[in-house]
Amino acid sequence: MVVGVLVELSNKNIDKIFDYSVPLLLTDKIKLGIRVLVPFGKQTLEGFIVEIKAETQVDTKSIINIIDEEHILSKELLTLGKIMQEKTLSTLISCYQTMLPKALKAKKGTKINKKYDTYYKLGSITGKINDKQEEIINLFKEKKLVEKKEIINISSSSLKTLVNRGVLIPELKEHYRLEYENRKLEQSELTIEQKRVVAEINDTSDQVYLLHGVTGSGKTEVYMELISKVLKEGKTAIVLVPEISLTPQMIQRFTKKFGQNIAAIHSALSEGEKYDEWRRIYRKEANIVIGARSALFSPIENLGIIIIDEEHSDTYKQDDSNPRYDAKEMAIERSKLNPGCKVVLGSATPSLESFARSQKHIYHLVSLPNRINQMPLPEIKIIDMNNEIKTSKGHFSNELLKKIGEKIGLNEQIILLLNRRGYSSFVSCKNCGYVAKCPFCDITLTYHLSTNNLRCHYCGYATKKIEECPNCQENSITTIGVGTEKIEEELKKYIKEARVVRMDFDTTSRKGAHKKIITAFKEKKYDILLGTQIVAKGLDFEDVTLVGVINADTSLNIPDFRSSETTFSLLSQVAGRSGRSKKRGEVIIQTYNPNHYAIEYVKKHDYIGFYQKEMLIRKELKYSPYYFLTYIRVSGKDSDICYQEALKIRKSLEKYLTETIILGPSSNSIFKINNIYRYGIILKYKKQDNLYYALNKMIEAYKSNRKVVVDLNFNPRHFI
DNA sequence: TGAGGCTGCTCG
DNA sequence: GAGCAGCCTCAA
Repeated sequence: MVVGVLVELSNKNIDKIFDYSVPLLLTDKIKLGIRVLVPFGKQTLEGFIVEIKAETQVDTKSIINIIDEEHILSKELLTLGKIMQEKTLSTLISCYQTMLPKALKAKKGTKINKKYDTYYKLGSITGKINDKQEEIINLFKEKKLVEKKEIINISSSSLKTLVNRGVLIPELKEHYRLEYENRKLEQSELTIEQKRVVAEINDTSDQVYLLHGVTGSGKTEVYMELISKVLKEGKTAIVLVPEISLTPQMIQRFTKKFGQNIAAIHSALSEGEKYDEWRRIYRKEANIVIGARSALFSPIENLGIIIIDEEHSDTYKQDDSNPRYDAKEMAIERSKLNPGCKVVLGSATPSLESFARSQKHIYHLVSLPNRINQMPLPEIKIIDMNNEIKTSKGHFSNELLKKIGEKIGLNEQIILLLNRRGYSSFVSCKNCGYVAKCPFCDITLTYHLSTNNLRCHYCGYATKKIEECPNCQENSITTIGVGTEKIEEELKKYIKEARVVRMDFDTTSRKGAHKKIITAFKEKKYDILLGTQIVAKGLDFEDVTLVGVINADTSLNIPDFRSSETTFSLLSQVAGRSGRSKKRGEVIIQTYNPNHYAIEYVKKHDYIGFYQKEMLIRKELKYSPYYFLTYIRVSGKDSDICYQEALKIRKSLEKYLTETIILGPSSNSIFKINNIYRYGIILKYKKQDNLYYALNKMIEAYKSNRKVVVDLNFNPRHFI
């Protein structure tokens, strides 16, 4: 017997299958998808069995041992990994590794263990039994297994004696770190619109559906209804949500409906907790998985439906490391491996790509155009900050401040969004224009009030706040831009009675902090929830009747062809937090660009209008969805060598890719990070033969280059 | 002439 | 990733 093994080293040079013979003793235990220990050169490595065959052409060594008794990668996931490899041109082993929790990966996972509780069962009662021992034995009258914790007032030595005599037999039972509340299940009645949508999806047999539902239209109920049906057929479900909206609220709603059948996987869990959740799914103790991007690869079988909520979110694309896969694309691939499995993409503001596909009937479009309870969408008021410069207080227009005061008086709540993407407060010299940057990353340093220092958001570098300009030696350093801390300070100054809670990266990075803030706000311990993008998605508070956007413009100004789309989407989403229950909501958006089309369409709640306008621009500028984009990144320690190699790549690609527009090489938006320089080449094409052939050749040519690293990103969300 | 560094290549 | 062979360079 010979097995093909993929060793756990993500390196293009060894990304192939190595054949090993199997010692006779182990032949019974060999299965596809288990891990084994193998000799590799002078090293001993972990690897996955991906092939089992009778013979091979090469001289083999023998595998040392097996690591798993049962497969940790099912046949389905082995196939899916291969598809991911073909689509991303990353290493096959890296594809498999992204599918597994860290606990199951070589090296990184060695410290993460299962947790056990000790239980005892009754053996044979022999010899003398004293009073204390009698007491213990009595515990077994009602049940067969007694947990060690339940045996109190007994010294551990007498317990030991009983075990030694065979009266008690210890038994280890695994326990999961996470517990779900055991609550009464609740049923909710669907509205007529929701029923219509559910029926349309259930009664047709398309593969991919796009559910376009305005904020507050009850998409989650639709998801749950679709899942109910799938569960009744004995099948399972995966629900993907953007990390940010994986709020405790969402999990609560699912547990209310489905009890403890759900497993949740997200970044707030420790590696141990993720491992436990993974095993619960593996053991079929959960039939619904809710999680961020990577939850798509849960070891769940017999999938009936995959739901991708907030499908426009860029968190579904892994842009920063290999494999740079698209979870939406992979979801569709996974559904193909499960007969009858549907994919439902849901959003109030679908990505242009998805909506365009629905217009071409590649995806089946279903719509929820109205809010539940017949609540109208909130009224949106745009405030032109150009007219407010003289009269505004800090970053607040008088109108916004007045409204906030009114709402607090009515005991209603407010969400304030600080649109900070791409910017934050930084220090600059008024005299010469000097801006403090990270010496390692070429990124503007951000000023933090609480610690009075300047920090790099990429590498963590921190330095004391400077007063004197290092460039011109003038004492004219000032803080520019605005952070949540600054806004909080202003709020306290202008509305003294306001109880403000901040929600941003700094206040939510500690474990459980996110949940705490949301719960406290829900219990009305605060009037104002102030935060960055994190407050825009998925939150549902009854008493929020005012949403204020401090600065709509920052995301409009970032150098990205999707900046209008992300702005439209962000503003629509955050506006949707207002007036979701019984009271009509209001929204105030402050901006210096009141006539920008993205903002005008937000005001009108007009997604279709925005879509049509933006599509014209994309067509004109030859961007997605009209053209496919691929980003090639060349990085290394020597800026000059990187540029020269990038030029070479461009020249050699020009020969093959005759129908492709090639841009660059140009310096990456993050030109330098941790002393590594980056150049980028952008490919634009509608249809290109030999694309994969040419790019594969390029990857091959650079796979053992020690000077530069070449990375490939198909359909990137960000050029990084 | 030998040390040290860089590159290309292999590992089953 | 680790290790090794082959080749180059540099200084004595």
